[in-house]
Amino acid sequence: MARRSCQHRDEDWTLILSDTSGTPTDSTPTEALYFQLFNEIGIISQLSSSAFEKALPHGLTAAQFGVLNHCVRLGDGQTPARLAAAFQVTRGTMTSTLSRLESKGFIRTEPDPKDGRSKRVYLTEAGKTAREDGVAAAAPLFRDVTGALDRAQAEALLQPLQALRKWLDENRNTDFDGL
Amino acid sequence: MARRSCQHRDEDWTLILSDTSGTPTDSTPTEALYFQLFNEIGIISQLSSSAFEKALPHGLTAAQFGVLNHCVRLGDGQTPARLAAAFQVTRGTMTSTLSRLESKGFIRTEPDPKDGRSKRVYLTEAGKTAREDGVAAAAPLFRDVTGALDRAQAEALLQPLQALRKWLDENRNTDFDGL
DNA sequence: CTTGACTAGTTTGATATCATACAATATTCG
DNA sequence: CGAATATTGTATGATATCAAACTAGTCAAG
Repeated sequence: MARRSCQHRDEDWTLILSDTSGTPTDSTPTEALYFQLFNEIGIISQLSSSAFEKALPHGLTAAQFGVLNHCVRLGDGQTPARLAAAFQVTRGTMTSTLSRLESKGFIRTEPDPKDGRSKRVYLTEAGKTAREDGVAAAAPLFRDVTGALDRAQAEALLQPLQALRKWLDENRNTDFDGL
Repeated sequence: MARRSCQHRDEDWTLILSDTSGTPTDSTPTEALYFQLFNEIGIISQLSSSAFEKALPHGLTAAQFGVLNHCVRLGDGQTPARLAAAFQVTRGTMTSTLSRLESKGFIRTEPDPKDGRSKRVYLTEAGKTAREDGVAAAAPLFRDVTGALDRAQAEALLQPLQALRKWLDENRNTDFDGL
């Protein structure tokens, strides 16, 4: 009973497996629990990134801002492959995001002098400014969230979520190369 | 991010705001904490739905499976608008997902006799079977996750995440809350 | 009844994302 | 050296998703 926004939320996952077999076993409620957990996570992801993108200036998407921010924080001159690995998206996805950032004049690329296959990605001045603007626009959102979850609760959540993320990351079908 | 999901992972959010102001205040680390929290959530959402879709048969996507599952659990004959609300996607998104399900022969639609604007969505036999197959294919994934997070940990995570989701859901149309 | 406002569903145009396939360059090894 | 293999970036075709514009049906006031 909610309204719009993003993906598939809906408490349904809760019971996805609850009605599969006539004979409830030990594993059935466990599966339902994890379905529900991943469903909540999916909903939160959708709602938060949706709100984030609405706040971002210059028509920046979360993916685009992420790249700008990464370049500011960890430095210019990385290759698309490295960026794709950092964000854990395919290289094709990164190609697309970088091309949009380049269209907007927020990055520029140069061929890698040491490797004929590679490029290097550099921020432009406009890109640095856009990133600053994005940070300023997003900050209030995160401050408000404190109303839903205080610092202590957020910190308590972080540890197990990181463990879960790490596990998922290591156990995925090594489709694209790590790093 | 989801993807499927979609998003940007990378521990960057951790420090997104850490280097914004020259004078660190109390709020700065708090913002960074929440950035990191939402980042982890985004990553998990992406990785889990990606793994889920890889396991699903019949070329079903998570969105498509969700609709089939919803119809099995909560009953046939709902309108697209109701489904869109249940999954919290736009009606346009639901139109798209339903049309694909209809192409695959998993649902059929009929005009609503009481309201000339509406349709009713019904599962076909093939749709019911596909949903069963999907449940069977997905179940092992969720059992495996136990290795990363045991039942007790998952349950402990669920409560605060539900609270966070609820807060985000309630505060999303207010103009400056978003997150 | 006619008008105005609201709802249902669709369409279009953008993005992100994935999988797959491909060309060009690098690397490894027999 | 030269062939097999690996990696880089790109292109293509699907899907999901949103926002916004649009058509059509419903409903409440006058």
